[in-house]
Amino acid sequence: MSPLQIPLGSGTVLPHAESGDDDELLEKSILRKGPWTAEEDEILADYVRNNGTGNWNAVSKRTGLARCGKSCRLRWSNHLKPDLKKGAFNAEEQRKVIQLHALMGNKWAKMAQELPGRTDNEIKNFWNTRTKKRKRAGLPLYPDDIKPLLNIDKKENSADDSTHQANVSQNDSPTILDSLFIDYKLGKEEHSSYIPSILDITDINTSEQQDSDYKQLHQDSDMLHKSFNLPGIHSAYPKVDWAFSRGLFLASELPPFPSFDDIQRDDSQAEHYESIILSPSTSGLLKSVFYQPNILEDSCNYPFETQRGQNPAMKENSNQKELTRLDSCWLENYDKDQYALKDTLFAVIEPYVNRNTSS
DNA sequence: AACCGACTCAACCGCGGACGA
DNA sequence: ATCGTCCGCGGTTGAGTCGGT
Repeated sequence: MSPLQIPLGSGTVLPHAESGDDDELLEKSILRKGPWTAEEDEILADYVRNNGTGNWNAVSKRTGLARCGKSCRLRWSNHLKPDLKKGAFNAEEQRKVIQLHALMGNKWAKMAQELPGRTDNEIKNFWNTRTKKRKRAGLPLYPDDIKPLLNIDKKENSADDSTHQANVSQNDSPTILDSLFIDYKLGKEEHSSYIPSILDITDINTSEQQDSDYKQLHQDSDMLHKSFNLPGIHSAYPKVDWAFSRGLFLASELPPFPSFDDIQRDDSQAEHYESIILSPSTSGLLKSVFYQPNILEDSCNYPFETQRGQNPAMKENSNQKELTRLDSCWLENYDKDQYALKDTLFAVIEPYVNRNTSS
């Protein structure tokens, strides 16, 4: 333990340890640590009311509050900021956290953006507590209907594997779906929302390249969020996110995608698929995928027939009612749809890709 | 009442990115 | 290009509380 590391207690004071830019300040500044008092809260709140947030290191200089900038920022953002919710997470919030964790891993700050009034710290504490409990009880981290989006097929949803979700995105080799999206080439003339950076991504051989591609995709998806006014939740997964945006766009232009009755699939999943498979966004996405000649060369030779022997891609929008129903269904299953999208694409694309590559 | 372990949650720490000099 | 500072993030700690014995 260094001479500066004094065991902490309520109101412990320590020499200024962070800025080091002001000797005078350092000489006379003795910074408190530990729990905040009501008086300190009032000083900080008053400061923010008058000066706004930011420049936290100035707080102690301007107010005489014996707290470092970091401590002030934390106290403000976790306790004093208006509109913060207090108390236990309700059922809806709990479920949201679980869903978000399945999507993002330990991205507490990002998760907090999706849960108004909740802080990253609260969410982190909730998740860690929950994880402990479920481990102890021998329960899986995620309920059956929530799958971690990344590594669906590779890692088990096991109770003793609490950390892998946060670390998988950088290390895993690309899946067929990843490759599909990375190689996804849109026709410039036909698609007004053509995105050059996606079009140009073809090399996924190095993780460094892939990281850089992801960064670019992320930027693209941010742009699309603005264009399509989609919720920020998608930002965690740029490819799916982008696909959704794209799908939503195309869904307004194209007839609904056919039912997947005749797609090879696990029967136990049938109900799950049935409820989401024809949602407009997925529909549009799949349509856009299937009609890309660069991916599937014989786009005219439509690969699937429906149970009724029709090709609904050729139907007019006569089933507008059904589309509307599916729209509401999709909204209800909004989050589930995101996980299902990847499953769906695997289910649809893989047999077809296999068929083409083996012939 | 006293003890003790489990639990919660506020707060701290170290690190890395952004930015300006 | 380098350095220093600020800020935000995720991981960790530990004081206080609760519940069981």
